[in-house]
Amino acid sequence: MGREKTREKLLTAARHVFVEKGYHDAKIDDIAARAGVGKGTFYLYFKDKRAVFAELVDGLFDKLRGSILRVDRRADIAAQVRHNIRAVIAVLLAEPEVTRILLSYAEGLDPGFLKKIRSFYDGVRVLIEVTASEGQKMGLVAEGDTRLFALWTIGALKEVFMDWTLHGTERPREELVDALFALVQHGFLRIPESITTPSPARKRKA
Amino acid sequence: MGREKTREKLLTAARHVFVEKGYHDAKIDDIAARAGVGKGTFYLYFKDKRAVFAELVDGLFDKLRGSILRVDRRADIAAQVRHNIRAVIAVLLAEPEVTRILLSYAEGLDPGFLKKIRSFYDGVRVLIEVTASEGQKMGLVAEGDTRLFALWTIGALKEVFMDWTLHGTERPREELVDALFALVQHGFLRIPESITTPSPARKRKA
Amino acid sequence: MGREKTREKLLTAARHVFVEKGYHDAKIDDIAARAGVGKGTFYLYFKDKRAVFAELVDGLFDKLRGSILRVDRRADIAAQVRHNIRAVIAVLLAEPEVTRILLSYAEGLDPGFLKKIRSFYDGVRVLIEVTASEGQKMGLVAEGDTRLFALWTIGALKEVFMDWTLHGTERPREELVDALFALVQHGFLRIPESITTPSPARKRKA
Amino acid sequence: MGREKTREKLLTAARHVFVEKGYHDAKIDDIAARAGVGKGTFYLYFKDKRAVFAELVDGLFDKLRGSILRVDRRADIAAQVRHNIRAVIAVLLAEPEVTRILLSYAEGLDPGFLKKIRSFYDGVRVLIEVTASEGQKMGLVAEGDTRLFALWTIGALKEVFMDWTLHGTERPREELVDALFALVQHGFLRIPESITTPSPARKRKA
DNA sequence: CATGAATGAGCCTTCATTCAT
DNA sequence: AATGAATGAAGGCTCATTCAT
Repeated sequence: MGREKTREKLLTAARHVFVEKGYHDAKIDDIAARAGVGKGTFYLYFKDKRAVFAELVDGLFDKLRGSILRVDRRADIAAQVRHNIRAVIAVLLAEPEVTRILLSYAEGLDPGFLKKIRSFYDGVRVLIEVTASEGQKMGLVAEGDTRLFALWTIGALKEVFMDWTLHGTERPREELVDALFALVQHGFLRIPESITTPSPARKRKA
Repeated sequence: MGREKTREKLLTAARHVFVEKGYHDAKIDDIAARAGVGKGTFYLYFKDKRAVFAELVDGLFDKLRGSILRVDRRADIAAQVRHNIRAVIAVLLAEPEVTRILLSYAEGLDPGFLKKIRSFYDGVRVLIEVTASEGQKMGLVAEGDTRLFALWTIGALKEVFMDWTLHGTERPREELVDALFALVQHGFLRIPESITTPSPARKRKA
Repeated sequence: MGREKTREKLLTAARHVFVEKGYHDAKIDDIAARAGVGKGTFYLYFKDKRAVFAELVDGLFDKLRGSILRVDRRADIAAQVRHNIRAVIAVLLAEPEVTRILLSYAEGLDPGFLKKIRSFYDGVRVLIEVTASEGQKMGLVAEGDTRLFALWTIGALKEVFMDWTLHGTERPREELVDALFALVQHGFLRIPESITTPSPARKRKA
Repeated sequence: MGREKTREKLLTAARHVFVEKGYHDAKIDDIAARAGVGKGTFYLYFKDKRAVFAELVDGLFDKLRGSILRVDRRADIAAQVRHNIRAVIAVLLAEPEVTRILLSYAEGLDPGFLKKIRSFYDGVRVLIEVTASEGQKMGLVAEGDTRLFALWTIGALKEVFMDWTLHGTERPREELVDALFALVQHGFLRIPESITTPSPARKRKA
């Protein structure tokens, strides 16, 4: 049938099943059935349930990493931050199912796998921390614990994103970008008014 | 042996086992053994596995609800906000194991159970939203989407708390309170400097 | 139902099923069903299929070892040899099912388990070798390679025993003893006629 | 590729795989891979897994049958017996892997297949019995149960051969022939010293 | 009240065999 | 002829839950 095609079908099926039933309640049977192949076929492409899941998450990991651009201090900071937020959102929304799982992967669910997810978040956190530190030296980021800034951002991103996908998906995506940018801006960005791209959404104090 | 005492022992045992192994890997056997009772005894006190878990979470729910005081507009707002944060932290830290599970309970883990957790968070969110709305009318809270403010707060609280318990637990608890208060304050509180309890941590440029 | 009793029932059932279907075709279901218990019950008593089988074989091993008496050079040699043969036969016939499996356990069947069986036979062989060596010093055993003598004995014992249990089981057991004694006697024993217990069966040369 | 050649490659591959992993753990995949052909190709040449195995064993059967010469009473008996032993050994050593499996094929491994093996051994046994009976009439074989003589021979042959191939394969092959001839000679042959080919190994006290 | 032996539905995984290409 | 992707029956094992004592 085409090796790659079957693999793709299984991957897609797994994505849906994991979201619908959750990792633990997802049966290999469900995935195979949804992919329209026999149960045994699954094992031709993946070692086990963990493996498909890992592949799904890894894919998102990679895309996320790839989507984030290092902020260039000489150009419009706000625009770049907004761009990064927009890029991240785009990646996450492109694979909402995996994102849902990734964003809400539970403590104590699967100790072995949890480590990988934690290391991802650690990576993201450190990336934000470093960026914030640089920003502090340039006076673009408020003084304070950069780890905290990073945690705020990640936590809020998770929560807002989950809320967004759980309810009203009909709102324009840019609103989501605005919401997250607003947090960052209010929380710790100190961008000189002059070079800030005016936020089309809400403005502080006015 | 004392009906209540056995029940308590089972609850405590369950708490530990759930934390150590995670909900899915926790066996009734483990819980009963740790409680020092027979496996059958477990079922004399709890309908099933989900029931113990639910009870543990419910307990935390209730304590959390009970710990949050409605903000009184006539008194020191900042102090009250700080107090609420401190109270929430206190409850969460009193049962860090259950908290970890609760804060990170995953999508799709147990569809039925998830609903309960979501409704809890919805409750918290609405509570914050309402409070924020009132604050906006009094000029104490920045203009903007209060739902967003609530989501920020919840998300950041989760993330910071998880980070806190995962790493360096030796730092003074007040630091955690400060960190969260800082977010709220920077994020959307607009408390006149004059009546703000001075944050020992960082201050906005003002 | 009585812990020991169930265990015994399972052991007996396993013995029969293993003989009827062979190790590989014996299903846990078969064993449990034959024992009149649920499938899960099996796993309360045995780690896995290998474990029951091992227990069955170990039991026979031990009984065999226990049945063989060291030959006392001062007493009637032939009588003692006959006694040992008779004792071994008795043990083997007491558990014909396990014996059948043990005697014919195949090369290349289960590499891990094979080692244990081989070591058993090695033990038996060495035991015979040592005894034969002593016999040689006393002039009771023919000169020659004692390892060979041992191998003859074991090989012939296996073959004759298998034949015996496969066909005509109605013949008196003493005949089997005679047959094996005859081999040993013809093969390498050199017992002075004077102290030989006359074999009731066949005699050399006549 | 040459029909026969592929078949031969599969047969050889099967021989090796069966020996390395044992019949049950040998996968068709392994055999095909080792033969350097696709899995499907296997089924173009053999009906199923059992068929290859059967063919391997059958081949050995045939060669064995072909190697045994009817003893001619008028010529040197001992020489002929030795010749037969030597011929059998030669065949067995030519395919030691299959031999190991054949010699130790277990009860209950594969009921259908077992029958074939048993009938082979029965054939061999009867052949020996008949020959021995004739020998008895000529005074060349000791009185006694010829079936027993045959069983001894077969059993000892198996055991000695297995031991030989398992340990020290570096010894000269003639030693193995000697060892087995010694058993036959000691066990039941009554060849007048004058016409006995002198055994280079051990001699009965006579 | 307490116990723990018994249960069996359920799921993962393997692998001989088929068949479209 | 050759291939190897696809299949699905089959079986080992787990564990929440029940119930006789």
